[in-house]
Amino acid sequence: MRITAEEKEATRERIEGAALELFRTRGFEATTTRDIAKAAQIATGTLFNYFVAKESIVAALAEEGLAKAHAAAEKQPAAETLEEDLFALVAAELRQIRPLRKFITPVLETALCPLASATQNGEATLRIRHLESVARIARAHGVAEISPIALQVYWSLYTGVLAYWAADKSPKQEDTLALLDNSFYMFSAW
Amino acid sequence: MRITAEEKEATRERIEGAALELFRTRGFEATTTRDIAKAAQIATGTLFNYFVAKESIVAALAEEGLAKAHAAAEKQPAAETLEEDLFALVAAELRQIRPLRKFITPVLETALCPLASATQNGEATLRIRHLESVARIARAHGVAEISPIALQVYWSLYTGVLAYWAADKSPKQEDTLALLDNSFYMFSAW
DNA sequence: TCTTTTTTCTGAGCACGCTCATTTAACCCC
DNA sequence: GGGGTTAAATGAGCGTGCTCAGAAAAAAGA
Repeated sequence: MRITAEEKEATRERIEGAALELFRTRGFEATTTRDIAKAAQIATGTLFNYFVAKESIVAALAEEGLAKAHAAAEKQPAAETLEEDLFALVAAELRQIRPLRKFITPVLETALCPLASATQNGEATLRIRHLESVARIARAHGVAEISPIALQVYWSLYTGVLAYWAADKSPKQEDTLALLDNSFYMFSAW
Repeated sequence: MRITAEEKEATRERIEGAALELFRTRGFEATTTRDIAKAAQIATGTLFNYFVAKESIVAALAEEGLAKAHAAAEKQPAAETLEEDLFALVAAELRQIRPLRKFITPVLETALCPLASATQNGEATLRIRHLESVARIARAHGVAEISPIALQVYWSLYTGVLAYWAADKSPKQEDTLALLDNSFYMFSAW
């Protein structure tokens, strides 16, 4: 049973689409992997040929959104200050992954928080990708390199913003933007 | 079947003791609730009369250690600067919960990170307790009140430190202390 | 002492995420 | 076309955290 790359990609997208729809309507916990598989017209086992775990589906959706935000940020000309560009980067990220807000917590827990320092199991892509964008922006502002410890402090602030955002109850999550603003202002002033 | 408060407390402690031992030797994931129940000489169902979830056992252990640290900090005379006292508080916390370091991640995920803002389900005790201690220390340094947003920024830094600590590979977690130092220095300078 | 009430304990059982032996089917070679 | 090889799909089944109807036992009432 040899299957073309296009067919595999199509299946993958069917899974992601079905999962997104179910997560949105029923929530992450209430959606079973059996539900997703049925909606994507595959067997339960097949689902795990495409994604190693239920959370990985959300992670994949997030990664796609974040990649868009990073690409957009790369094309943008540099602003006046470093923190302005960092703010714009994260704001763009949040805009892109907005549909996932309600059920992104499991991803935050596994992919972002615990990888405090190292690459762990190779699933640190979200962290690495983001920090690459940050480093690029910093270079554009004449900052050659950020010390590991400063990066770690940045990471605390960034994950704090994401965690807050995921639970933000203000109408258009404007509280998150205020937190983001304060966090990055403090960071750049340092 | 009415049971004295002492007996219930004894059972609770037997569970906590058994769980701590098993988590330490086998790890959190590899220890089943059946294992814990058996080691504590109760039925599986009874375990959940005492703790609503497996993670809650770790949370209870952590809460006890943190309470000790807070009590100790309260007795301590105020140091020169605010950040010194905050540093001392968190350092004392980490010392107290050190035995839990290897398997505390599930608690960080549920009890600390997601409760970005509000009380959620009443399980925000860890957050509230810590911030109470912080507020007390701040008052001792003449800071009457910390704005909600500053508190949230503080919380980002604090949880960042804990997450880093849980995965810190440096011999005596001295990297965590460096991160803590930098985080709080930046925060107070702000 | 014997019911009745109340509280706690119990473990079979459920639903879930995930696995893995088996089946299915595309491709290759003759 | 037919046999062989290999990649992918399948779904019964496993182990887990947790539940809940019923049993057990202590206290209260008579």
